[in-house]
Amino acid sequence: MSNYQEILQNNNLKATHQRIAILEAIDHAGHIDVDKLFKNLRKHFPTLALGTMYRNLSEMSDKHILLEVTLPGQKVKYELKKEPHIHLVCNGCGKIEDRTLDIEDKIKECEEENDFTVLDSNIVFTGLCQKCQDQKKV
Amino acid sequence: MSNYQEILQNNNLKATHQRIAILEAIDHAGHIDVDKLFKNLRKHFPTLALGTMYRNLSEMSDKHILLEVTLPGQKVKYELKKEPHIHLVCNGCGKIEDRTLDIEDKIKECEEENDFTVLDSNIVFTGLCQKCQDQKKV
DNA sequence: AACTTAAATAGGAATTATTCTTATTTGAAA
DNA sequence: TTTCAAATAAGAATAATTCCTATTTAAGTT
Repeated sequence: MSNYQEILQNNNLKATHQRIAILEAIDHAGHIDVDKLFKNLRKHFPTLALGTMYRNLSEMSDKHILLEVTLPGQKVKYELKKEPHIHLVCNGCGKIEDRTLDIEDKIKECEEENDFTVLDSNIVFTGLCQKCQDQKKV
Repeated sequence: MSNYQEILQNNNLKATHQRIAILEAIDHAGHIDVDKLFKNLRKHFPTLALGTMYRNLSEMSDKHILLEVTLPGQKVKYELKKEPHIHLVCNGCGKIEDRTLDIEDKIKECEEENDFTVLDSNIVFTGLCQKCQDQKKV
């Protein structure tokens, strides 16, 4: 039983070929938007309907199998929900990378100062990755 | 000379009635999406075209007069660019609040660990505001 | 205060994105 | 294998966004 099949069934979703293919493609891409995902999948799955994509992306996001990554001025991207992490987005090459950063202390601080219970966090740092820093120096 | 007029002219944009009205409405609302903004503005500005809205929101975001606030599963919202701040989003009432949180140390940590130059940060904490915490207790 | 003109707008068409509908297919439980 | 609720494909319908162009306007100049 594939990992994806298990994930789906644990969430009361039938493990259809379409869903598994979507999860595989997202996992492989890391972060990918609806269009690119659809084009990729269509190559090996010519009957896949766009409606099926939208429906499943939405359902699987609702069930927290997927995570929507929203960045200003960009299309929504999807990633597999894994360990909590932040996103580093390079202004140069556009790459999105997952990184861990311990922010428990900041969350606590924020909760105390604002009388707010933090249940989830979403952190994006934009800037320049190593490669793009180096290119600027040349 | 109104503040908005000045902001626009500093960015080489003509201070049109439309733009000033858009800025006023966003400032008043705090965070607002295209639809709500358009409906609000139309009341007092019946000829305003939707295309004008989109064009200006996009231009003013490009010029960093506005900031796009993107949250998963929600329409893009716009806010006036002011001091850096994080967003607290309540799962109960949906309200978005601006708060300051010093994360310089975390940014430095992240830069060193990942050889990444951070130029901007975007932090959203979702959870429960005071009101909605209290309601859950009752 | 009128003149000039590049920039901006209104209005609507065109395009793109997303959701909805329904007949057919399929995963998986019995 | 049979059964059937759930899911899909295909395409229509709707919603969101961009594009086009004739007209208007902000603001600099006389």
